[in-house]
Amino acid sequence: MPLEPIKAGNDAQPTLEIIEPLCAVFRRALKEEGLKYTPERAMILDTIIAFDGLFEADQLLDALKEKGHSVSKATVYRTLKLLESCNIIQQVLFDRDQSHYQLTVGSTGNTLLINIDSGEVETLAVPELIELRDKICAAKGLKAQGHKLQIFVSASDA
Amino acid sequence: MPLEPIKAGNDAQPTLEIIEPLCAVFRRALKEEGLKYTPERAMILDTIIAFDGLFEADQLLDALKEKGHSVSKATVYRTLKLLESCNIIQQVLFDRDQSHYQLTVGSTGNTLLINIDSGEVETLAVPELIELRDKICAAKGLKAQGHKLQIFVSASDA
DNA sequence: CTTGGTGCAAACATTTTGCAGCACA
DNA sequence: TGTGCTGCAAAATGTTTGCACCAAG
Repeated sequence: MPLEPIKAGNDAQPTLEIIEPLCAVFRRALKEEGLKYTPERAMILDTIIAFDGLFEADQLLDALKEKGHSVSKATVYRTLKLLESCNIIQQVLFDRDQSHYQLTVGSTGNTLLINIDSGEVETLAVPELIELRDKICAAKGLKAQGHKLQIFVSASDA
Repeated sequence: MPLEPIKAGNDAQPTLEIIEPLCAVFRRALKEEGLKYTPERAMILDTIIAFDGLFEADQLLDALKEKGHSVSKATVYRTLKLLESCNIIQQVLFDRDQSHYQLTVGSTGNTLLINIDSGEVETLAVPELIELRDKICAAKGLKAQGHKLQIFVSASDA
């Protein structure tokens, strides 16, 4: 059930100013499907926005617990799927054991620099990659709908 | 326990001619670690080579079963880890439910075209991507150790 | 012979689902 | 006030592990 997609701006840093619009997008998407905007869903989205980057379901659960609004695992997973289906977040896989997610809008891009020493992950936007991607697809008579690039890095002197 | 890495040629298609060298690489890597080259391990590697591309643990199990040499799930998973640790195969993640793997040597590249309609996956090599990747890393004072690109595509007329 | 390997089944971790009661629209 | 939502606990899925027996070197 793909809900209402939203245009993905990819230069803006996630800031408080996007909380309101994103909430609104979510409410609208829910309403259009006859679904309800519950406090749990609102809290989950707020918490995700506050992450300002990549997160795991587990971290989200912990963060909610710390805030005093503990939400059940089931609801968190259900809401993640919902947010994904309306393109507010997207799943990112680079680790078999855990699904990672990031905000679609306000995320800095779909290229990940994964430091294989420290485990740190940085997201960034690479406009050239979109050109390259589209060129590859065009050459095959296909149309690119999205992409994910993961670069595994280590300190330069390693 | 990273075993003996092998140089990754990436233009060659996997063909029968690489079976012998790869087996040899595997045997040598095992011997260096004091591990044994068992019939199960040999069959698993042969079956992987015959796949000529991407595969899942499940497919591998089925293929082995069909061949009449049924190998246990446990052994398959253990061998996959072993093959990964000596760089004969590498894990590819683009689906939460299942780990995919591909041959390192003889695989056509680490760019995946994933058809979101049919589920078909094609691997290819994109040399420009390596330049781009290295440029990005250099700009940040990091060193790229590897990368994975997934492009989600659909038919051009969609 | 000695050490590591295999198969089985049980254990695991993450995610999903069924259900009874609760709450938004 | 009715449908959808929540939490719980149980199920499901893919992968890992413990163990007793087996086999490569």
